[in-house]
Amino acid sequence: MAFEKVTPRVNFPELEREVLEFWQGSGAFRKSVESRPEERPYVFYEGPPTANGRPGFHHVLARAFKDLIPRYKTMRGYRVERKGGWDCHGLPVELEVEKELGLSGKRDVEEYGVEEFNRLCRESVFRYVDDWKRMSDRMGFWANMEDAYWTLDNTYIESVWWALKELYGRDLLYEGYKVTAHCPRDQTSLSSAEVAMGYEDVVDPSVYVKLPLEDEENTSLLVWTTTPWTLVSNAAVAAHPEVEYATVELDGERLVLAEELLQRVLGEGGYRVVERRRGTELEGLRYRRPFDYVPVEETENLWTVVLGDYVTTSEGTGLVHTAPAYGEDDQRTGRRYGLPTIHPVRPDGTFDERVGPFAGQFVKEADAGLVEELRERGLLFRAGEYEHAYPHCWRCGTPLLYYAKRAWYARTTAVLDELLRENERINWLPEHIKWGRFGDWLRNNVDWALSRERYWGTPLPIWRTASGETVVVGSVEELRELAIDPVPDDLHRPYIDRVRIRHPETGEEARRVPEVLDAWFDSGSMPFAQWGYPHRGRERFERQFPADYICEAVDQTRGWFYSLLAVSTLLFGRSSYKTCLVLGHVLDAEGKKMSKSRGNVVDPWEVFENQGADALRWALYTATSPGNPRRFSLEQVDEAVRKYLLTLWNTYAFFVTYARIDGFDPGTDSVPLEERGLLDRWVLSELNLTVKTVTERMDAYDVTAAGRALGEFVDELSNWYVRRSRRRFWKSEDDVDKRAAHSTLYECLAITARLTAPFTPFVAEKMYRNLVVNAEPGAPESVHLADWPRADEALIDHTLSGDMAAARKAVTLGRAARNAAGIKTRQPLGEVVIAAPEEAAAGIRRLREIVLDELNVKELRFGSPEDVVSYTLKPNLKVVGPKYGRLVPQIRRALEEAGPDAGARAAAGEPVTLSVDGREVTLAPAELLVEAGEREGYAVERERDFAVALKTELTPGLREEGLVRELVHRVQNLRREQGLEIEDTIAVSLGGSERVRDLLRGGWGEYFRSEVLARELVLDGEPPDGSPELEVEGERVRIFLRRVGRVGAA
RNA sequence: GGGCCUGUAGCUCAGCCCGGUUAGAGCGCCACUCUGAUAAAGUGGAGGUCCCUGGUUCAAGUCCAGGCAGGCCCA
Repeated sequence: MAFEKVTPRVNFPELEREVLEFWQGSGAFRKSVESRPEERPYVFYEGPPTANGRPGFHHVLARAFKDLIPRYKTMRGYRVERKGGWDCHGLPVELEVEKELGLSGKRDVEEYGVEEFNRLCRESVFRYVDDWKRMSDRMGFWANMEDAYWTLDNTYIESVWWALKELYGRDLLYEGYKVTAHCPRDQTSLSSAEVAMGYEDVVDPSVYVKLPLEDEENTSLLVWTTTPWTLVSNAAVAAHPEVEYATVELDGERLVLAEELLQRVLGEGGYRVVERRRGTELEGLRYRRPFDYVPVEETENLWTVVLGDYVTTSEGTGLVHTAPAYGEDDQRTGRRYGLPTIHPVRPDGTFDERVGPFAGQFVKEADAGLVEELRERGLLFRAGEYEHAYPHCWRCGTPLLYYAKRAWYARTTAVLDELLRENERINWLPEHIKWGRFGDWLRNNVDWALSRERYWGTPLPIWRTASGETVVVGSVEELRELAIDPVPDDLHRPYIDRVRIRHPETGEEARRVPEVLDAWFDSGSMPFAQWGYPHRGRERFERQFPADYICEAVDQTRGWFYSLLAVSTLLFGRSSYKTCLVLGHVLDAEGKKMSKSRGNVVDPWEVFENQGADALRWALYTATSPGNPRRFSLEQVDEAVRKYLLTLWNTYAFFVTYARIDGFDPGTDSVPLEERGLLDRWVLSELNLTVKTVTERMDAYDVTAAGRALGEFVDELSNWYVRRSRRRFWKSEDDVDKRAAHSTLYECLAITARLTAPFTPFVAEKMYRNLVVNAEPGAPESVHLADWPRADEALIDHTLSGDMAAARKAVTLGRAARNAAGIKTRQPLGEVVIAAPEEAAAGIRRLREIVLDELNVKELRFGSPEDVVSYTLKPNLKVVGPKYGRLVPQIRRALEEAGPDAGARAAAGEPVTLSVDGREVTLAPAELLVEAGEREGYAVERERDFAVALKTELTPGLREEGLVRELVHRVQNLRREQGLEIEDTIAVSLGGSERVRDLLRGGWGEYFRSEVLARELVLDGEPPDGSPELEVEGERVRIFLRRVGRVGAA
């Protein structure tokens, strides 16, 4: 057995491609799933993307987080199946195809032909599937894409049909009115996105209308509207429950309106307030409707004051004319109060025959006539003009009408309590989503409008007879039984529209309603529909429901997060997911949203090819918390490479280099723990603490903290453990100490490879296969088949970890002191004095060798702060001057001479007593200025109660040693310049400075030879011409060296 | 207009839940040091009205209220 050679000059993208090949060839993903017991499932649901667009950077972000947790859970021993999925239906798909065909609107589509149109829609959702697969593969996103679900499959549609039939059977599916933005020219509804595309400033009538109260003489509600034509359909007047309303007397009549709007509506003076009432007190007041063209069956609350939170006092009168057919708020209010939907407008925007003189007129053109009629009847208070932004059809420019249409609803409000209860049980990350954005949305829940008057979608399985009887079909089987016409192979429109059925009881012929289903209901049905449940896949559904984990970006709050929760609560009474990790959006380095139009998008492929997927993943996990909006820049990825991946890789390469030289075999050469050194035990303690922290954080889905903890360990391992242990690896004897170092570093790397596997799966795989698969018979072939490490509590030594922290603190301060004193580290010093709290001092004492070596100092002793710091005392002249007058100069002198004790006392805030001019003078702290300074002959650095002082005196002996060490350093540089390998031995010929040659002839020769691996050392001859001449600490030397052999070679 | 989030060094972020020493880290910049695993590492320096205003408190980056700016979702 031998470890494969590892180059420190690693090319991560290339490494990743190799690993990808290995995964492919070995079926690593499949094995990682199947090697875990079926009885221990951990369930992840893939929120299906639509593949009619190329995957972008934000998809990489989502997939990075989607992938991480399943990989981790797999290593924890769970079976994580990860069925992929694709969202195939919906308006965006249709609009894309419309655009390609140059069509505009439903009329165009129907002329073009629904059959061909839908064929193109179907085609388009497969268009970029390969791109998605390639991107997912390349970034190490593991999911079962071969067996993915497609929302357009018949089996999927059939499941959704079953769900709709269930709802219908439980009275949770009904037909009602829905207010939509309607284009009267195209005679079609527009989506909210389309509405947003067409706002224009227009001038509309601004009309204040009096609605006389039935039970209060000569008193009218004053309402305001910019759409007089909707007054024909008035059903109520809405007031805000908390707003204060005034009844005023003006020109002999009484008007009711919001008090704070009196001035704006009525102007200065001329009126008198006679009564004030809260909105709640107005509720139920009856008034006379403005127009009675349309006959209405009277209901309890019709033409009364109703309450609505949405009423504002920012404009109008604070009393809102309410016509449920023509406004969303109105419609909601109407439903709450059981108001009828008065709807005398035809799809082309003209009044129907009921509106007598205005029948056939376009409603907006009827405004003037209607206002005139109000004036004649004395109901008009004032009429003017109003300029505001109003939506127009983005295709034809016609002003849109908000307009009620028949629509199919899921009665989500019936399960509102359950929705709230289930929301409480979901582990939302970040937590504020639960009762913030998502909770608010739930609390304001309205029934879910499910139908869409479109073409490419799951067709509603609803059939209607001429007499209005409804049949909802729950499966293809059932449809076949009822069908009059043959059932098509493709369940989509237009084929399904041709199937007539017979009503199972009356035998009456029925036709399908024309609508298709909101695509959100498709995706919300994936927990069961992905298996074709309940017609098939029952077992799998039961095992894979609910999901333990889902993860999408925050824009899914009202999208998939809601549709998933709503569908499963309606059907099963419970949430279909337990933990939901919500990702923030990706912004560019300037904090602007990444978008194609801004041209600031990052191409993931460039990152994959330049820095690699591991680096990108690491940056995404550790740069900021997943829920935060993320300012992303390529520098973050560079940093991930430099700080994490290369540090880890170089540590790994270092280990393998020496393990190969020494033929270290972890199976046979492992050193028992008792025989390991302090440093070994320390790093093993840190390793196990890290295992604990990372495990804990991962269990809490705190990915960022987990990654950062791991990053810190890798830094400690490389920059403290390996740096401090380097000599142990390259020394020539193969003793227990060396093998202990090998064993320890091996263990750290083998475990780190597992810890980093979910984060950076590629480099983890590469390391693991070389370190573990090569060395441990029976080890699984992939790190992703390995078990997650368990922390070994016995190896955690809190005392030792604390000791090392103290020692490193002392080293930090000592180095700072050296820097401040301008004495380079290579120059040895005689003594370091450390003042530290008891516990830290004890730790440093135990690790004194490390401190001495790091600081390059001969002796270490401990002292109190006064030993290393001196305080200078001065009188505070402002206070002392007036008090002691001419004694001041003597006090000053006495303070200078007072000695360290007095300084220390004063520093501790105690008074100082002096003998001045034969009498005792006691100076209070306020009378003293205490200045801390360095003690003579020491370089001191302090932090709080921790101080380190280096004795700066250089004895001849120390100078000699400094000189020799400098010489060694220079020779090492020469070796490197001459391209020698680490293990090459050399011959050295040195001329010049007699002093240097004397030192090497004496006691320093041996040290010098072993440091630079000199087998021969010639000090008497002159080096050949052209040998470099150097100046070392003021001594001129000429040095010649040549390679003579290799360490270990005979 | 409403809801939610964010605002701390030139940049990316900790710290805020639970108030308490001199507000930290990484990157970048400057100086020095160290180095035969490293694309590194170390020390110091420059760099902070902790978005603003007010309040609570002995004490506020942290709690409360009101603003401002950015982001997202919705109207």
